[in-house]
Amino acid sequence: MARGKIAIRRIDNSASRQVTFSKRKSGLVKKAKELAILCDAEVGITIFSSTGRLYEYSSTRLFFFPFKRKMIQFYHTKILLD
Amino acid sequence: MARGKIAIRRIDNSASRQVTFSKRKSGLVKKAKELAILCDAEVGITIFSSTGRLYEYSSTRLFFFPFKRKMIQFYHTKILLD
DNA sequence: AACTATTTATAAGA
DNA sequence: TTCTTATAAATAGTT
Repeated sequence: MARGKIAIRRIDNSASRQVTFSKRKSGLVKKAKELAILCDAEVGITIFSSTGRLYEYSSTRLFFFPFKRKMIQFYHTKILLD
Repeated sequence: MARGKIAIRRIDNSASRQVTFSKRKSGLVKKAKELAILCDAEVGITIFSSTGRLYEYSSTRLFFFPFKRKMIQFYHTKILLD
């Protein structure tokens, strides 16, 4: 986007990848909030970082709550199967 | 964004709301794909439109599959409780 | 479905 | 990590 165009592929440098993750995660959630308000929709976002940490956003607080435990289980099961 | 700034609040006009929903949903999913690739993360998005239609995106095909039925049930249960 | 004038997001740098 | 800013990208209104 700025100060130069980047290719959309995995960022090799770990520190850069972490910074970009933080910035773009914020941007994604902001867009989700706007979509929910503007269009009267319910929007949920679930992110597993490359370190396995779970981040969630939901335009309603309850949206993912009932599924969170199972999602985490599923994520780890899939990792084991990879 | 363009041709004028908008306030982030519900778009009253139904046709405009639908057009904006379509455009911004595409934009959100594009951003999610980029985040997943750039940062080696897993990203899932779940959207219920104002008409109750479910849209999903996941950077892995399996991500939401096990939860989809329950999410839909939960959504409708919540509507009934509103 | 396109176009394009603007706003917004963000890559790199500090 | 937080701020800046030049530039790429998204998009509101229009056609």
